Amino acid sequence: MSQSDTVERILDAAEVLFAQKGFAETSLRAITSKAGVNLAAVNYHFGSKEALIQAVFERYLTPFCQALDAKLQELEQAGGADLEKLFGLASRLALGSHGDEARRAMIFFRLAGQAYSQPQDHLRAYLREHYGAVFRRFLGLLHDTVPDVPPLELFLRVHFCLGAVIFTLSGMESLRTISKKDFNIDITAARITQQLLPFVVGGIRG
Amino acid sequence: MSQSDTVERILDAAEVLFAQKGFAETSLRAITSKAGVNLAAVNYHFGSKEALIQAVFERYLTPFCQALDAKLQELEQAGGADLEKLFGLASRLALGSHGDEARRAMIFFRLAGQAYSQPQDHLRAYLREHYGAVFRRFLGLLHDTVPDVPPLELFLRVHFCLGAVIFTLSGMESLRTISKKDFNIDITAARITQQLLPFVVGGIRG
DNA sequence: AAGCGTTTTAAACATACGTTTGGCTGGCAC
DNA sequence: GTGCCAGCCAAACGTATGTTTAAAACGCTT
Repeated sequence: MSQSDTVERILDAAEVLFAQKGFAETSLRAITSKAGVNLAAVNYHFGSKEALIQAVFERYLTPFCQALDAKLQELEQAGGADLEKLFGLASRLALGSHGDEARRAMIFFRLAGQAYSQPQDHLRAYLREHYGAVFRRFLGLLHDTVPDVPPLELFLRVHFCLGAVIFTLSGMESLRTISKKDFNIDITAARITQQLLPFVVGGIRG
Repeated sequence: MSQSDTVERILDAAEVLFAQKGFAETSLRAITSKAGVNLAAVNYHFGSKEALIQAVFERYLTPFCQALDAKLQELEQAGGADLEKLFGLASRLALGSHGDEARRAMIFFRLAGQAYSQPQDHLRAYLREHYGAVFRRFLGLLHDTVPDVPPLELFLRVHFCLGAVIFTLSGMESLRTISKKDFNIDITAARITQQLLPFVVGGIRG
């Protein structure tokens, strides 16, 4: 057929390595080696390393945003939802239901963290262009739940939450290490994310 | 003389460039060129690029942490403080009083964001070792203001706040761009950080 | 089985990087 | 003035990177 699973193998390897080491620190040789494909395959199938980075995000984000958008449209037609429902939905959709999904979600949040702190301008522009609509729909529904908060302020607060979530999930490993060292408590990743939801809800309310 | 200002010039240039482009993406050639010094000066004065990264953090963090620690000790002897005072103090100390300090603080928060999302393990270990004590002192005072919150939970919430702050301040530029584009409001950086404080306080309370 | 477009491969290419080298410079002690 | 040594400099070194090339292998149609 027209395409083997080479493309998927590359994306799988790149996703993990980018999350572990960052974009610049991950070489195409490391990716292709882990994927078990030839070095030239990346440039053949994707065109460039930059395009590969975008492809990694696209493969993860497109299904997620489609699912989220569908759910949000349902809520819109149902006449809205409350704060907990809204963030609970986003959280469930982002973190998944079973362990495998959660692990992949964590990988992706590490990626998101890198995308934000590193100056991947092309990526930021790409994300904004492709997934801005879903974000605005979410913001609209959110506004109905706290109508007393001005839109711009609400936008900022959502951004604050995003920061807390991305920062937390992308640094999960060291958080657990510190918890064990300083508090002698073997906390699970699930428990940490669980603590995140009320924090976020409270923060939005202000 | 025993030392010209070469060291400071390198640190100044490195600080800005690392914040703009990230550690891996910033070459020593770019740094020395911007600083107007010879390429070999970095390895001569600092030993390696890694050591330069640490030095950049140290120059900023050591005075800040000393000042913070002193203020915290004062508060301890005064019998504690409330939540707003505590975070207000940290905020004032971190963001400075006048515009120049605020600008430099923003640069540093971008650095902090990079340090967290990129796998600079040596840096994380270094920061933890050198500045962990101040952080624990802050956590102790904080605990007295919300004694009903268990220590580990409090630690997590502080970490959430840290995420919101770093994420926000390191992405300040794009935040202002979005604000102008989507809301047609020309928001200042000061106003954004101002919104941050109540969010943080509310989040800690839960 | 022959032909053809697609995919894979090994090898090379050009470039950029961090680091090291060996010599030059200038000011201070004697 | 002489010797000295920290600081500076241009140049080179070895290596790793993203990308390109040209040929080989493959799979499908005819």
